[in-house]
Amino acid sequence: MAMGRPRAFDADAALDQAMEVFWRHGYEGATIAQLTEAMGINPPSLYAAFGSKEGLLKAALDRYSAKRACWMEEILSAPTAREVAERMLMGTADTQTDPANPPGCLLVQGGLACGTGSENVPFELAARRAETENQLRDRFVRAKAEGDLKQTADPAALARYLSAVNAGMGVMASSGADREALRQVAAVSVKAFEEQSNS
Amino acid sequence: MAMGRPRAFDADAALDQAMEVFWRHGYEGATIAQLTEAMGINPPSLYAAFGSKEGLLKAALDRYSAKRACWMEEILSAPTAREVAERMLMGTADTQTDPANPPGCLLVQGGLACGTGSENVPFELAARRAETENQLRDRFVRAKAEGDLKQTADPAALARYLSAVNAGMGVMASSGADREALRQVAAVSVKAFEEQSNS
DNA sequence: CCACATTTGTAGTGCTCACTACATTATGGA
DNA sequence: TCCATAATGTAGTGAGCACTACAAATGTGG
Repeated sequence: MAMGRPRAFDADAALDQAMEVFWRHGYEGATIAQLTEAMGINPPSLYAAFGSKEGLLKAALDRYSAKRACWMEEILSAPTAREVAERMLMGTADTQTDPANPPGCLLVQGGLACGTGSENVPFELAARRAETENQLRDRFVRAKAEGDLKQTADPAALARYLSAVNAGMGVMASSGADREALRQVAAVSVKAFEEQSNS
Repeated sequence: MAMGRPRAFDADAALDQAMEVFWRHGYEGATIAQLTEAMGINPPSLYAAFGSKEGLLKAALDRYSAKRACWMEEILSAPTAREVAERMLMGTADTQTDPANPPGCLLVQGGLACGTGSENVPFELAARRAETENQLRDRFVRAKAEGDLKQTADPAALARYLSAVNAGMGVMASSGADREALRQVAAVSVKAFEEQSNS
């Protein structure tokens, strides 16, 4: 049977461009015109490949998550809970102020509150944030079992805390905080972990 | 001379309703139709009183800030820096999950990233957040002078930290975190202050 | 009671939005 | 070579957006 005309653009490269537009303007602030221009394609190609604006966002988020996965692996491989926290927050300070990306975090800026009809966008972003939090919690459960965290420590609470600080840094970065300011926040945050660690 | 027909609605009550719509849907997600319906007025009344959608947001933010002012006064009157932090974050945990309001924080949900033409909305919100941060910083400068904080403590960094955690809690609350979860975050966060406190 | 100033409700305005119809072009298989 | 299939570029589509023209309504000062 026939195979049809082949796609003339690289879907991953196009998704990277779309990701940046969503990152900079949020889901609702990003227009199809801006997206197609950044992706270098026309609307029909976008809809053929991704179905809808929301479908495009999900595809961009999948790619964002995939890119982040190896980064998280390295963080979680740190020997102690304290070091996991430090790598995580210091890494966040760097990436959220990296001029190669828009400032802040896509999972926060993308849209915390949306208009009627886009209610699942905040949901979708929250689910991705929760994924990171769960990874952290599992890591801290292990840290507690290994005696790295005190027996009184609550791994879920610590993961939530780290996740909250991470999101908070995203808010700060989105409003122009520089790398040094974010590193200060990270440094103070990590102190809360020393209280929960053995030695 | 003549004074014209008097306004038939209470501007402050209308602003409270508008505040809630912006809070729940964000600036861009809120439509004039939703706003006018919630405020119980028609578009011409809205534009006569507030000039534009952005003008309405600013007026709502002014009212939000005014309401928050006395709350902040009480927080800042706490005897120690540690207690300032605790009151602040515990209070945030409560208000951001108060069923009387939409979940989260208006200054965060309102819009971190906006579309072309609304660039100053994120700016405006950031300015209001910075106000709180400055109040905290001033309070911590005093705490340091009073010997309540260690001489090695950085008041600006601590204020930034508290501001970041506050924003992070807003992100969590917006995605459905319950009061207990936020209180856990607050409790962990406060531990970072004990490191910086004398005795 | 009357001119005047301002608000109100009705009913739109132009514009931009996400999305698509359609003819064309480019491939693989028979 | 010719058909089936699918992507592309052009040029829109209806819907919903922020905002407003206009006339009726409602108050004040003289």
